Amino acid sequence: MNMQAEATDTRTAHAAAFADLDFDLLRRYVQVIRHKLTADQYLYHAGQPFQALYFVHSGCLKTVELADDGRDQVTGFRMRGDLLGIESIGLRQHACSAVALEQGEVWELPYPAMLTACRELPELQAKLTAALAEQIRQDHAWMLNVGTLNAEQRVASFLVDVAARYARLGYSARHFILRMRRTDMANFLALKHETVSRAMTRLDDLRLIAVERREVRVLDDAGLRRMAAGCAS
Amino acid sequence: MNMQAEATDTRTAHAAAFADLDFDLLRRYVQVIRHKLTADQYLYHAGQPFQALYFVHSGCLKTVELADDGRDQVTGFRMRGDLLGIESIGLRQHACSAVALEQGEVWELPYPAMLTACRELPELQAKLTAALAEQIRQDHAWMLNVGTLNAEQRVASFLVDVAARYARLGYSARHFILRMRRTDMANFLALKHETVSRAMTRLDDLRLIAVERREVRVLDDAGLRRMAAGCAS
DNA sequence: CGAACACTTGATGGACTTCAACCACGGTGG
DNA sequence: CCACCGTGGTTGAAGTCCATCAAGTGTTCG
Repeated sequence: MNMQAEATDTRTAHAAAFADLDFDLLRRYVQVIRHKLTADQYLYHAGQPFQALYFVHSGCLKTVELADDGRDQVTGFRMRGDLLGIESIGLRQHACSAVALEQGEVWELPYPAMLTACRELPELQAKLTAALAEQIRQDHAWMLNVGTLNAEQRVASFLVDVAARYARLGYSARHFILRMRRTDMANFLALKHETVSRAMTRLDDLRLIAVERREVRVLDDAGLRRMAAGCAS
Repeated sequence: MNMQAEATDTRTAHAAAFADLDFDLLRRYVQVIRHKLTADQYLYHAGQPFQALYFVHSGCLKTVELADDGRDQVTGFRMRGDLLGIESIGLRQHACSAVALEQGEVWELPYPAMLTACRELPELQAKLTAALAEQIRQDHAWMLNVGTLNAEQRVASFLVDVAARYARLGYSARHFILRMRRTDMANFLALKHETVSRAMTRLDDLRLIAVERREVRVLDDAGLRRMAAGCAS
């Protein structure tokens, strides 16, 4: 998938552009507030006043979109270097919820201060805009996957994506621990958890990965990628 | 530029915030170039250099995400007041393609000029940022729908959305002509065109709408909305 | 230790896809 | 003018994949 010089895999090039931000400089304009999170803790609820963005310093969170009739949809997972809350920019209240999957730490960036900082630091403005655009591309890649891939392929694609994100953070792309439950993966991939479970064991049977609950070992990276693309085999 | 108090229905509040832009003012900074489009004409192809955003002045276009293996996914439809190309901000090349569904006119806004204009006009910067965030919310709403609704409900939801967009443009929300083929609707909704066709006739049988090919009359707005939400009945 | 939760696996049914035929419309050219 | 063809849309029948229901295993934590 050339098409795009860098950003080859648009889903991995994601908002992590924010990771290399100069926080010392930023702190001159914005009072950065640290928050520790425990597993299952809400960072913010849909409907709460939108007042800040959040930079993930450690841990993993999920964002959940919910309808008034109770339907819910996991729209993404965020790790170190990712920005949270950007989807609510321009609103008075958060459009979705963010929940920690494990303990971790986020840095709160009050939005009004960010706005003024953006005027002083064109670089910051550019990064924020880039993060927003990147989020759109990530979502579109998701649409493509969910709209065109079957269950096994979606799960394979998800694993390839997770591996790439770990690699980007300096961890192993070959061996990692999933941070989310099967239910969360399933919801994100528009499947049921039983289907995800079966897909995982199938990928295991095919010797593409070795799974044991949340522990994943990538045995055949190329094969997994082939599966993640539309390849029938 | 209100910061939109409403946006209850995030899918309809969309990027049209750009519609009320002061183009006379903008023209001082940006050379706005008009382009006529005919049906099926590409405004830009994925992979082409990204150099401008486009404001839709008339007509309707679809944006299409494509994978190297040939899979493709319609990620949205754009009408008057909508902004095109924002998903490629931060890249050198367009991340997706944009195709006209009928004849129309778009206004090209060269991106470098837009960037400098944004420095001079904070209002413009705010609108661009808001448009990006709104696009994310639209995409997340789509994810929620595709992830949780069955075929009939998705089609109902789509029609409610289209009706709202027409209403916003001053047209009838009760009687309109769809601009896209069944295949495009189906692709967008992650279904097959036969399924969309069947869903449409089912909604017709239920007296929620009256369909004849692309012509749609909304007979029971409340019922259609109920169907579009997760209501079983 | 036991209860709650997460995950796996099996059996069944249903919703959507696939394949196929048919119809309606619009344009073209004989 | 109308036969002809291509495209888009509808409808039917059969097949497939995933959801659902259900049971059972493993793990974690009070």
